[in-house]
Amino acid sequence: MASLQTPYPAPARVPDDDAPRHTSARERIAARGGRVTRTRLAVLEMLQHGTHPLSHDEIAEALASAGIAHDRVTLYRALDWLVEQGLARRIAGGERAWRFEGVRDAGHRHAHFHCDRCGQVVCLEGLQPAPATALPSGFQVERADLVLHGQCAACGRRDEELRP
Amino acid sequence: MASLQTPYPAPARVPDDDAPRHTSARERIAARGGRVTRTRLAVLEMLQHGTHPLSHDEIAEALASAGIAHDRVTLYRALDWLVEQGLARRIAGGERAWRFEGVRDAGHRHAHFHCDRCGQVVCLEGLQPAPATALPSGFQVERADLVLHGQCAACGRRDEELRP
DNA sequence: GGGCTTGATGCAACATTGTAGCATTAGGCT
DNA sequence: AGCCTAATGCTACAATGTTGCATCAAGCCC
Ligand SMILES: [Mn+2]
Ligand SMILES: [Mn+2]
Ligand SMILES: [Zn+2]
Ligand SMILES: [Zn+2]
Repeated sequence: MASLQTPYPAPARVPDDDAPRHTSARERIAARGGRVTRTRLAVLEMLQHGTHPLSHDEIAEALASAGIAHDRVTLYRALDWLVEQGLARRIAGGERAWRFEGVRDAGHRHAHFHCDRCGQVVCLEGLQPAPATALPSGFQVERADLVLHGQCAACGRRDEELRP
Repeated sequence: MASLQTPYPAPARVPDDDAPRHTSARERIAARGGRVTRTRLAVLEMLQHGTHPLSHDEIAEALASAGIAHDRVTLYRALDWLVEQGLARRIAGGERAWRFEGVRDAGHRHAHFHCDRCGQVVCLEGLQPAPATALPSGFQVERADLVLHGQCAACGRRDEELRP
């Protein structure tokens, strides 16, 4: 499956009230009235420290590598719960599988880039999804999902190396 | 399954060179060197006349209603072929299933609105997906998919009727 | 620390969406 | 009308996610 590296470094982030740097995954889970289980804990820590959205499959693989026993269904349910609680966000990359990223600032939204070559999804922190202008009357917009598709920098470099 | 009505009328469209109004589905298929089969023909006609993107399932249902015998797999392949040929476009509505719409103008792109209540996807002809500004170097953007999520006008009205 | 309660897990079975292989059919051409 | 082969129909399979239910263990009270 896909590796867990990100092809470009994420920019520095400003800590916010919702999730100050020193609030541990354990505390954030407990604060929502959820039980701190090994799967939830490991997944939330992974998402908090991750720089790009991860698929269920990638997370499962990482858990396995870390020697954390887990069940497919439990992982689905843990991810659902994290999203419900606002601790994670679900991203549709244009494939059939969802991807998940940790939520630092509940108010902060950003666009994503999906590489159609390698399947990586990277966060475009600087790019806000367009606001809901010129919408037919009666429509209420909850959120905007903007996904750019194309070729990532890593795939571009790989191309150049192959034909110099 | 979902009905085939659209909750708001599509604006008038200007015919273009790629697909002048008088070019029949039959002619467009043949022009690409494809064989004109009943499934391709019916699907392309449906997409050309439709005002919002349809899922495989909705198309299958419409074919069945029209008494056009078809196979699940054949329909998948017909849709793939139409997309390859530039006659249809695939839209990720944020669910697991793709949706398809006819392509009138190959150059024209627009955003979509996905109603999280009823699942309908409607075209926002006036809203262009944001261009690729402020992208990390080395990234090449092919296209932008912008999907607004929220509640459509029909669902809003239904709400008001229930609690007046 | 020991027991209770119930939220969370693990497992099996199922649903949906889409693909692959391959024999058969039928579209278009002569 | 007959031929060639693109397209179909069928079966089997893969990937992703969901549901039901018995069992386990996290957190709480003592
Ligand atoms: Mn992101
Ligand atoms: Mn559209
Ligand atoms: Zn790439
Ligand atoms: Zn709706």
